Amino acid sequence: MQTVTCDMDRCFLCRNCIPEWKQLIGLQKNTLNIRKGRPLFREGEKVEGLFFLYSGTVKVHILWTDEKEMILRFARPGDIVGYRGLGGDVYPVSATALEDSVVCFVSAEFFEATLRTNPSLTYTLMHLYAGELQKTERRLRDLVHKEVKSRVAAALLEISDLFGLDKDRYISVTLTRQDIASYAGTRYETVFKFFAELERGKVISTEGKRIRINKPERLRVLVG
Amino acid sequence: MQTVTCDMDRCFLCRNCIPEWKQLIGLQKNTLNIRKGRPLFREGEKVEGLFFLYSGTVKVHILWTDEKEMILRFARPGDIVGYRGLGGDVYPVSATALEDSVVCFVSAEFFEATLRTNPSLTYTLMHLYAGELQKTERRLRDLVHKEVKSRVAAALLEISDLFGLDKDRYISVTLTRQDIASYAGTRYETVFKFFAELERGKVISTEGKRIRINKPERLRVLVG
DNA sequence: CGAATTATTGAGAGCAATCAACTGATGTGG
DNA sequence: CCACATCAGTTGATTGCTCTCAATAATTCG
Repeated sequence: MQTVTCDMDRCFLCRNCIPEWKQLIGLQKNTLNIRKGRPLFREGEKVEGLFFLYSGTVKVHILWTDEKEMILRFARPGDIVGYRGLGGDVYPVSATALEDSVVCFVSAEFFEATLRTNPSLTYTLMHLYAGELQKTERRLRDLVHKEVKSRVAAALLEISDLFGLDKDRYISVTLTRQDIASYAGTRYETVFKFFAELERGKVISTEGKRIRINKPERLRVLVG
Repeated sequence: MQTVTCDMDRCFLCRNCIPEWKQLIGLQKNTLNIRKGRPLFREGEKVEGLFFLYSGTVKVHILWTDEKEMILRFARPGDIVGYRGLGGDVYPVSATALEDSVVCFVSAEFFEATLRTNPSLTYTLMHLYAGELQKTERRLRDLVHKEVKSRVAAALLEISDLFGLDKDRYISVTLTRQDIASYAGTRYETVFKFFAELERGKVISTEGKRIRINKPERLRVLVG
């Protein structure tokens, strides 16, 4: 099974990229600009295809009612969004741009056809699903056993791992407290109060790391 | 991509079975008898391979501490257990027999080799992961938004869908209240009290179905 | 038959959601 | 330029759900 490393800084399919595949994506030229706050697709809509994120940030979320949602994951440049829809007729989740984003759209038919002729891609995608499944199962456990503060703290650390820190050690992404709450499985006010505690200097230790908040919307993570 | 329907009542890989694959499994002849309560593998152990369940019931669970666990899913005859370990070095979850079970063990190396020569199998397995991911994401959402009673009720209905009902309309599996609690993400006592409510005739409506409990350990589900 | 384990039930504590009030910022019309 | 309205952000008080703990009852097992 061929697996070729490539020279891209970040490439699709978890850095296990396949040259032909990248080329095919390139040929598509279905580049779309998605405005901040706009959906890529919504839960229940007919599956059209997948989106390869070139720039921006996207949240994948699942609805409960209006006003109530759960964020399942965040996607950053190099990630694929919409693959959960494969094999089904409607998307089981929604995806919304958190910042102005550029994506490459690939139709489901084209993607399926590529899978058929490229077993290596199928294999890579299988591992992508397997990895997501493991992460989701761990979150399931944490949701049951950890209390809210720990979950918010863990969410912040996960987010800092995902997006990285800028030169001032701030998390390189702008999220609302509501987004963080939806990701940690809690309420806006609870996140707010926890942040206030952190600002007051009450340092919480989580997995050997310490978190401190500096400004609203900009989070600094200090590794202690 | 070949997908052949087969004459087995229930076959592996979600009924999308592949004849050569079944034959290979058959050639393995690594049939093992697992006693009730015994583990097939434990979280953190080195990945040896997968288990194809011929008979019995198995729970896949993830540990928090001793005494505290979360049941991720139940496996019945025809299901595969241990595939979460693929691609990693240690199992991210544990699997334990809930009844005396018969399994066919397939080593990871053998399985990986089969994947390489059988793209159709890889494709099927990919969909298996995708389906599990969707289910797990829904559970994640329910855990956040539904309250305990609803979760227990939903768990019972899921279990009845999975194992089916016998001629007396009892769920065709024996689970302890602790197992149901671990699956619904709650405590033994909470499940106990909810069951007591149901027995007292307080009928709870969930998704158009009604649940009534008759005897400890034996659950009757009445579709209303 | 007695001990040990498991089931049952009630009372209480604690945590987080909910609700509502307050604050300050921004905008709008006079 | 000010008075007022509006809205998001902030905070405290309250409620209610679920876990926890403990005490008693029942059952199993040697």
